[in-house]
Amino acid sequence: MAGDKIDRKSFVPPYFQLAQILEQKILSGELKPGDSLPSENELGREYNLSRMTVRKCLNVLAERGLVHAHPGRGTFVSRPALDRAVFTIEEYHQEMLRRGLSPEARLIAVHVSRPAEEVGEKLKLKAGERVLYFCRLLLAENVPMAVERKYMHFKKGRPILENELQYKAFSEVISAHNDVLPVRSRILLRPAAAAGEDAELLQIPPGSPVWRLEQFLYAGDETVVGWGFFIFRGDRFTLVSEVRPLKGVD
Amino acid sequence: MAGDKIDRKSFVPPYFQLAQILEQKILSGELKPGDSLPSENELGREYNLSRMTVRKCLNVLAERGLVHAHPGRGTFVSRPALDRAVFTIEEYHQEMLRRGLSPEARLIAVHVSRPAEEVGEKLKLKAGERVLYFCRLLLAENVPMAVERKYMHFKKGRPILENELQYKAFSEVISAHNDVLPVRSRILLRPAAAAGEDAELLQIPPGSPVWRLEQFLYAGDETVVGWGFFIFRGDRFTLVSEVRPLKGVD
DNA sequence: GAGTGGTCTAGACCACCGT
DNA sequence: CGGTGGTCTAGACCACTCA
Repeated sequence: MAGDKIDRKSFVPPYFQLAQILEQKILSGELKPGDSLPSENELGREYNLSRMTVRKCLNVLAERGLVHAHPGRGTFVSRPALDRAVFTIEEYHQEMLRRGLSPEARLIAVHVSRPAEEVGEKLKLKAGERVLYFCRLLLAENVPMAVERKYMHFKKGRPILENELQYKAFSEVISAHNDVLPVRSRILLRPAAAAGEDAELLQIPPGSPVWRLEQFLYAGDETVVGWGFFIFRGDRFTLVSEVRPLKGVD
Repeated sequence: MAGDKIDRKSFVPPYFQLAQILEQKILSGELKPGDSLPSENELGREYNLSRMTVRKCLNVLAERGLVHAHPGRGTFVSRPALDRAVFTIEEYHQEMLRRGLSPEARLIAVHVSRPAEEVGEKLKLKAGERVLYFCRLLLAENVPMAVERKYMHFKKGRPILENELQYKAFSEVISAHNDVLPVRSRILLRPAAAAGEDAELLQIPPGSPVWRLEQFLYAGDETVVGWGFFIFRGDRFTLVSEVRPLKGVD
C-alpha cells in the first residue's frame, strides 16, 4: 500500500519527507482535488511515524494551501484557486539592490506648517497643531523612480535632523521624532495619472500611469501617527504574484 | 513572576491564551523588539504547560511575525517592518458579494482565430495553431467595473459552450475545454490609462487610471495554457493591506 | 558543558461527524 | 457508535550557540 518510504538516515526530517511524498501524489494527479487523504493514524501506521509527526507534515501542506482539514471528517486535497493572488511589496532600497541598481534618496523639501485640510483630517489634528512634512525623491542609477510625501505630528522643540529624514524609513522617523512606536500600518494602492510637481520630479509626461501608494501608520492606541504616500512610476514597477502550487479552497 | 495565568476551564485553548498573554506584553511594550523571550522550558514551568504546547503558541506568534526563533540562542521579539506589505486579491464575484453589490458577467465576444503576434508569443503557439479568445464585461449593480480578455489554445472539434464562458473562471474554462489542469499562475499588476474599446466598455473617459492585471496560467509541465488580462476601473478598486501587529524582521 | 530551539514518540482526552 | 481531527502531556535525542 505504501508507495515511497521514509529514509531515516537522510538529513531531511521525516515530516518533510512525508510532505514531499504527499505533494508528489497531489501534483501527479494520484490524489485529485476533493479526494480525502488517509487519516492521520493511518498515515502514521503506513509510514511508521507518530501521529504528531504526521500532523506536522499535514500542517506544512495546509499552510501551502494544498490540503485542508475538517474536524470529524478528514483531510482533503484542496482545489486550486488561481484567481486569488498575494502581492508583496519589498522596501524600495532592498528592492533596488536586488535588481542590481544603485538606489539613492534625495531630500526635496522639509517644512513645518499649518496642515492643509486634507492632511489635518487624515492625521486627526486638533486646531492649531502643526505638521512636519517632508518630500523625498527616490532614484535608481540617477533615474527618478518615485516621489514620497509624508506628514506627521510636529513636536515643538524637537530638532529636525535632515540627514535622518534623508535615509530613514517613515516609521523610524516617527518613532525617533515623536517617541511613539508605530505598530500597525494600513496601505492603499491605486493607479493614478501623474500630475503637477510629481510628473516634473519623475520626469515623465503629465497623465502617465503611476502607482499611488497611500500609507497610514498607527500607534498602539490606534492614533494615526503618520500619513503620506508614494508616487511610483508605473512603467518601472510591476506587482508580481507567483502562485506556485497555489492556495486552494474548499 | 508569572503575570497572567492560564484558565483551564476556558474554551480558549491554553496555547492560544498564552499567545494572547505574550502578544499583550509585546504590544504594551513590556517586551520590546530585540528582547528575548523566556525559553520554552521556562515558559512551560511558569504557566504549567508542556513544552509542545508552548511551542504551538510560539508558532502562532512566529507566523504572525511577532517573534522569531534562533536555534541554540532563543526566541526574540521581532522588529516591525512596516514598509513591507502583502496584498490579496479576492475573486471578483465574491468580492462584489462581500461588498453587497450584485455582480454580473456579460459575454461580449468569443471567437477562434489566428493569433495576433503578441498573443502567439505569450502562449508560445506554433505556426498555424489557433486561439480561442473571449471577452467579458464584469458589472456590479449594472455599472461596468472591469473588462476581461482571455486567450487559450483552441482545440479542434471541441464545442464552445457560451454559457460556460459566461460565468466560469478562466482556469476552469481551460481545464474543461483543453483537458489540462492549470496548477500555477503568474500575475502582473500595473497601472495604465484606459484606451479604446476598454474605455468605451467601462464608460470612462479615455486616459482614466485603470488597473491592468495580466495573468499567465501554467500546466504541470510548465506550458503556458492561458494568457489574458483584466482592466479594472481605478476609481472603484483599491488594494488594501492591513499590517496588523505586522510582519517583523531580524 | 549547559542551555537553546528543532524534532520525534507513544500515549491521552475532547468535540465533532457520519452511520 | 466508531472514526476523525484538535489539543495536550512527559518524556527523549539532536545540532547549535555561547561562555
